[in-house]
Amino acid sequence: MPAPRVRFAPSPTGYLHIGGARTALFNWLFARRTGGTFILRIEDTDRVRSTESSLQAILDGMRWMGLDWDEGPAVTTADGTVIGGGPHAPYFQMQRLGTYERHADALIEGGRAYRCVCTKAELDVLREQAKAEKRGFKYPGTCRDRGIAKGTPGAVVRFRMPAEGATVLHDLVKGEIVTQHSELQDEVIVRADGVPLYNFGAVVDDVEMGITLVARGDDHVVNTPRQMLMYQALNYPVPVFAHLPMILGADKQRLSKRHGAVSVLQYRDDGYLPGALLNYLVRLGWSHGDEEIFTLEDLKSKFDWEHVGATAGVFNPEKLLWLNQEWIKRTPVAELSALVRSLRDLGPAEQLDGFILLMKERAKTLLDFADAYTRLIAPLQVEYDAKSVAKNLTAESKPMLAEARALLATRFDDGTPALDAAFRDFAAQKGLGLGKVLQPLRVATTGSTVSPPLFELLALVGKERTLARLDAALEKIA
RNA sequence: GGCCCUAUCGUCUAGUGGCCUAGGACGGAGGCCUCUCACGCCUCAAACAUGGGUUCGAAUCCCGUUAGGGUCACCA
Repeated sequence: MPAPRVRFAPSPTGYLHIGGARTALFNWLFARRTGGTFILRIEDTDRVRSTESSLQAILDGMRWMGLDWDEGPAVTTADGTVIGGGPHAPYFQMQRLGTYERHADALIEGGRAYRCVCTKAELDVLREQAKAEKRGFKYPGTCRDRGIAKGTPGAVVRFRMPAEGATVLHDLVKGEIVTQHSELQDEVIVRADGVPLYNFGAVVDDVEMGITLVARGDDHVVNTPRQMLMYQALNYPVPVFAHLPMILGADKQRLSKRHGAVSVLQYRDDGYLPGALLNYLVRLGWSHGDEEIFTLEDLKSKFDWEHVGATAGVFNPEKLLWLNQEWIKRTPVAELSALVRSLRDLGPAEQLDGFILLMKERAKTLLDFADAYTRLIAPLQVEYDAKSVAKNLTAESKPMLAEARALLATRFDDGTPALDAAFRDFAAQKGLGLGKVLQPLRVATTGSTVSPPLFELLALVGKERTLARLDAALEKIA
């Protein structure tokens, strides 16, 4: 059995969204699992909606997620290596028009397709009529046997669908789906200007590129029998199909912009780790017993089609956020630090690594690190939260804080454990619980009642700043 | 509307005829730990859409109903 060849074939008409990313992921996983080839093909035949910026967004999104392609558009990565290219270049459909023409001509030659000069306007009238009479519309076959010659102005190419029989699809996730040929109609496969339509372009390229398995969204199931007929007409073995269920919003409607972030790159900008997003996406519709956390490396050996579910899944941002936190906990500080710096300009931020270590179990996104650093470490003077101040920086606590300042001033450089011990003694002497001492101190030095462990945090802030903040707080109480 | 797909806790799912008084995870509630927060740990609430079959036995197989979704282009 030849090595599998699979493809992800987006059209550059928008950003790479969550659904597309999952389709790409499952294809990539299958290729990596089986030692097959993962091909990226750009289906840019919708010239009105295709844009260069969409293409860039798709390429960037793929690379951010770490889904590298073995064949496809050539891209030079940051370290100078080139990914993509390949024996079937170009991987852009608009650059492959000659190929579609050749196959269309062969189909016409063999009687499997024909040229047609019916105009869209004429057909639309019939379509309207049918609709008014509540009938289904099918192309009446006006040009079917007219033998219209190549080069006839305005002639499109239609595929001749068989009138009888049925096509059976054995889908890897949906099971057996039977389609009666009577449901099909002679559809246009090539426009008058030589640009192919989706069903034909995809099939021709799959044939040319030797695709063995097609995994795509299940909104394509109805296209599949028609495409199967075309593979057969082209004398190519029909690939195996796997139709992945849709991803829905909380309202069970297909995921779209109004459900919030659906662009993969938006998640990058919002401080998500690519591994976490991928982890979430793979678990949405696939399972491996009770396991929840998967790396791409795990998946290379664990992914299978058997456990891909057949039901549409609701996108759950909360679970993604939880996974992101889990991934952050598992990512080395140095890596997190570099990512945070790539997201936000924090200046020299000498204490960033130490701060990330402190915050690692507290951050849900990378932006949490940046925001907290900007609030807790960077400024000379902190912003005071009114409620926290009202409760903790009282005239009553002022004398205690003044003493605490003195203690801090003398013992600061002894290190965190010593400081901690000193304050425990201090609290005990005063007959106070540790919290009664540390909460006012926390508010005085950080501005709020919530922070990472205080002495470890203040060690990063530094003695001078800590005391300055404390002095400012003391003054505030006056 | 025609054709097609789907149906287990709010959500993602385990389950492939007996292991199911249905398991895990997110989220929720309560508790423990604790200088606050977070982490961690413990406990709780929460589901087989519905009606018929088949079978000694059904969440699992079949049919109907209902509900969701997909698709009916010279878009992809």
